[in-house]
Amino acid sequence: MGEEVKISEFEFNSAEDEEATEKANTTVFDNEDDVDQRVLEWEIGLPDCDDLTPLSQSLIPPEFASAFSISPEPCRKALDVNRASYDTLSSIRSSGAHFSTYNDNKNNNNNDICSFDDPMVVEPEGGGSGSGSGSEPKKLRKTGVDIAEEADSAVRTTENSEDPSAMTLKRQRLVWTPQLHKRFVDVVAHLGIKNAVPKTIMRLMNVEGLTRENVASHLQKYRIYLKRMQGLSNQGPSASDQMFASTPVPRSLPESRSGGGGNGLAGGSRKDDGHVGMPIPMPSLVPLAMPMYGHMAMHLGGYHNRQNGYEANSYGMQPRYWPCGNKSGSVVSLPNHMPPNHKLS
DNA sequence: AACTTAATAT
DNA sequence: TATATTAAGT
Repeated sequence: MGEEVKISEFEFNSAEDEEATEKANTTVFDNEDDVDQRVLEWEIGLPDCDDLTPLSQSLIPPEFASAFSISPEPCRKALDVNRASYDTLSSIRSSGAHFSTYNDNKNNNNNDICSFDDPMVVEPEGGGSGSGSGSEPKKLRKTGVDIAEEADSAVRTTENSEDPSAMTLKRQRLVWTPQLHKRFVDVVAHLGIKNAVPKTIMRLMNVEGLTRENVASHLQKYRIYLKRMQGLSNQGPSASDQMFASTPVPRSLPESRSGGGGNGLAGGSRKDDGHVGMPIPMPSLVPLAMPMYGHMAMHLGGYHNRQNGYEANSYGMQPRYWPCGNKSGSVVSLPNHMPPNHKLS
């Protein structure tokens, strides 16, 4: 159906060919409109109703069902799906079990585009901070607009006064899974460190529900890590930063970022999003062809990779980095289905 | 308004 | 401990 939409347009070329890489870098992220345009094209390429198995249709052929003594599935409707998601959520919560859907088919390095899934979120612990069902307290004095808009636009997309799953995931603590972190690093690398600012990173990561604050916080830590690594140029990363250590580190650091506030890059030049001043030369930075994420939204329920209509979603890989091992607070995979960024502002 | 950093809170 | 939030500066 959408096969006319050429994926190659979105792709970054292999770092072997630096010219091509540079060209790609300059062409792919000309400006925000360009990104939006590509998202639009991506959306056009989404399967339409004809491509999707209707909820009313059983996934298991009747012969199979009877051969394996599988009781016939009841007819599902959208509401059932939502409720199932909600139930899953609840049971995970009450059991306190960790639940993760990693999909890292052992090729951790080959940055294949299929290996993303599931930004996870942790329920805030303790009853303290205005949790419960109606938690909307502090917000007021904040810049409010940004955060609320970003987070909410993702949620509200499917929320129509019902959809319990959307209600359940208010503001929860984001878990930076290796996959999510990798996407982060990829984006930072491609932006070049100069341009890698929270908002831009957030947009290019294209992860629904991810806020600028999420990114800023992570970026802050990431920079500290990079700085440390630069200082100790020779030795490997310490055991404490497994997460960061698991990803290639861009060589160049922001020039003379010697403390103090931001460099002058802040407000003024937000147009030149993706323009990387220098081509990214190091294969280690972006080892292979790196399709950027414009055509693939990651959202809180897993992300859809639309080549072949195959949705990558495998379960069972352990979180090996940043094991988020604390018992307090369950890790959940958010169940609601959201259309990929409809509105990239 | 967005960014950075440090400090602090959860 | 990892992440969020706040504060104060650019």
